Amino acid sequence: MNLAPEYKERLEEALSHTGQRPTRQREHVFSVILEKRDHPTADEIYARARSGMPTISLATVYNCLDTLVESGLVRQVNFDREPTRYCPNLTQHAHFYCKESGEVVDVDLPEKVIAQLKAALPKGFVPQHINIAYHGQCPGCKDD
Amino acid sequence: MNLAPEYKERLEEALSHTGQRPTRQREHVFSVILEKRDHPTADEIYARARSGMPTISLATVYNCLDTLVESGLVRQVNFDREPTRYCPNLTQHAHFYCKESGEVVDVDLPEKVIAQLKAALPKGFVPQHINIAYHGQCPGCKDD
DNA sequence: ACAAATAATTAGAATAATTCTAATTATCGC
DNA sequence: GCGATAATTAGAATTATTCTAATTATTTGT
Repeated sequence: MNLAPEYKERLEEALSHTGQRPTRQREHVFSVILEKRDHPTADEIYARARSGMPTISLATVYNCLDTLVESGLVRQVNFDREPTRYCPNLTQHAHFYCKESGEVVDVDLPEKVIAQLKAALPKGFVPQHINIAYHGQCPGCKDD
Repeated sequence: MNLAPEYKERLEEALSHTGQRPTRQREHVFSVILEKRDHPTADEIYARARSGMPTISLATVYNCLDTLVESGLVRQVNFDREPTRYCPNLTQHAHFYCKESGEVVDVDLPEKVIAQLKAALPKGFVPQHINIAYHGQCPGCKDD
């Protein structure tokens, strides 16, 4: 699995900001996340990463994921008491989690809604990020 | 610690719906959560519960919490990679999590915003619950 | 290009939150 | 009060994640 030059450049750019090195492992983990945008867990990313790089360790996958999150290339997504998932979609968006199939779907939010969410905060609270997670049934599971 | 009759009734009512029994432990854990509405973790609830009921076990605290959540008397609140917290505020509301002080504050949301969040979903998605978590700085930490 | 300095990776141990297990105890319906 | 069923308990087990110390890779200055 190879990282498209466009993303490779973005990765190197982002890492250089914090004095971090672009390594084969970081590139590879980034490419795995970009390849199939299905919100995998660290374990799933580890499994996929190993097919292209059999010697990569789980600790490194965690390290790379932390680095990618810190440098703003990847977002963490959490659902109640479940392992953390990772998402390369950087636009402000929400997630729908289907309790039956376990599927996770990106939900785009109108700017207006985000503005109103920020406006709902009492004075003095400064939000850096808003996490929005819908829990329910997706179209495929609705009629069971 | 004693549960106000009003809440005791609500608990018994809610449990009876699913054929579950009102026990001393369930009452006690519920009262602990109602007493100080600061979004405690299971461990914190365990510590507080033991002061009034020294023999209660951590497993029971977890069991009671699960029961209370299932019967709709308490909500689970989760922040990235942090232990689950519990909240007796049943109105649809959001949470603000301060990264510096660790404080968690309830944020009331206008009906309109919630309606718009539901409207933002693609066709066929049925939400049972929407989890909204702000991450940032609270007024006390803003100027550090 | 080479050596020294620094950062990243690795395997495996450690930790923290939560869940499970099997035995005991409490509660409910009669 | 008695039997049936559900809940509690202590401790072991599990799961996701983080830590540790040794090895390896990358960068920087020459």
